[in-house]
Amino acid sequence: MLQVREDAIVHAVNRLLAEKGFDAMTVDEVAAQVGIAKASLYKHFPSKEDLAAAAMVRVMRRAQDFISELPADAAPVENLRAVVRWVLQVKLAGDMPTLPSQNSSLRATLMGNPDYMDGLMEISDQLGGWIEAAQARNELSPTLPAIAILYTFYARACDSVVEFLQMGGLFPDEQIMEMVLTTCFEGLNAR
Amino acid sequence: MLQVREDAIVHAVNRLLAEKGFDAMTVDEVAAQVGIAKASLYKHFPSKEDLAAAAMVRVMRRAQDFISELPADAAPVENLRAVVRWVLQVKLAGDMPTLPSQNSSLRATLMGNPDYMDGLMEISDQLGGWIEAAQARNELSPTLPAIAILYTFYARACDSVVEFLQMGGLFPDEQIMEMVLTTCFEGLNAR
DNA sequence: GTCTATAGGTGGATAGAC
DNA sequence: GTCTATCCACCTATAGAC
Repeated sequence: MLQVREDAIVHAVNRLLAEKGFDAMTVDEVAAQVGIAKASLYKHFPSKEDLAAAAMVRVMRRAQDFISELPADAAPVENLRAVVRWVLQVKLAGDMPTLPSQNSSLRATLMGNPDYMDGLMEISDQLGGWIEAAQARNELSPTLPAIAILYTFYARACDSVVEFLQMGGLFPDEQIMEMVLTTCFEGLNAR
Repeated sequence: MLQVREDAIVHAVNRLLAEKGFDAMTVDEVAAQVGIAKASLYKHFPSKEDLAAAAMVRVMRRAQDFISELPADAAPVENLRAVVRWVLQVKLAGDMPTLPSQNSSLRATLMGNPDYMDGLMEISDQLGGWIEAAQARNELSPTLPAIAILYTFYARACDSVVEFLQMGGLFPDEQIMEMVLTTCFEGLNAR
């Protein structure tokens, strides 16, 4: 019962973070969307920052669920492509929460949240392993530091090119995904 | 005299937008940084949105200045690389103002600002010409729509991977620039 | 745990004197 | 055009009854 309610809250936060970002999101909106009073929200989560953290934990769990179902025997680079594809799909569907990386109180809350930190670490370890394996097999560029490749993947979750292309309205979501995915792995140069 | 003061204002706005973003920037801060009263600011610019627009016009002018000095006889792709390099340099120096693309009142102000719209159009035409020329010479992938390539360049101005790598503190700015530039044009795959 | 009501603070914008 | 002083709306968070 409590779990169901908190899920509803975090779901609403996720949607609002994806739609308007952390600063523009208000706690009143969250409460209204869930259909409870604002004061009730604060019984579940102590601050707006903690609401955001819960949304990030939620999306990371979904990512972990997706990752855990990928074939262990596939080429590492193919699994990495699948993860980036999943990220883009979530973003294109308007379900990817984004946070301002400059906000210090928000950063402090995230850093102090074990669920967030552990999830981030686990995902980074999993992807990092695939990255190094792919580099060893010469499927990903061995000259780039693995951490730079990892960050490049993470940055796809907030890549403005997706919004630009969606706002332009010239391409369907499926094609946007393919273009960004291609650009990410193959680059803009001709082959 | 008025021009000098307004330059100082826009310069301060540019710095604050680069540092903390539109939502976190306050008009009080801008006034304090310039050293004038907030009410005086509003004699020069009618709203916070117009302040942001002026900062965007400023950075676009600087981009146009840079573009206009590029060799007309160089390979188009080389000029494009130089532009992306310039963008990354500005961003790495902490001088690239960024705006939330979801904010509707801000978008309306930008759309209604002829200086902004004209500058954006001019830059897009210039880069678009190079992109199509590069594709015709098979220097850039001919299968990608030119507009998608253009947006991919624009998105480098707010690519989070730069912040991630800078926060990590593992690489000097020069190396970050080369990694992002390489990833952008060559992709993550091994060659 | 849910509500109503409100505290406490901040930020964009303006009034009006000089 | 610059200032001081202020308005007013909104936002995070909390008090306190039920």
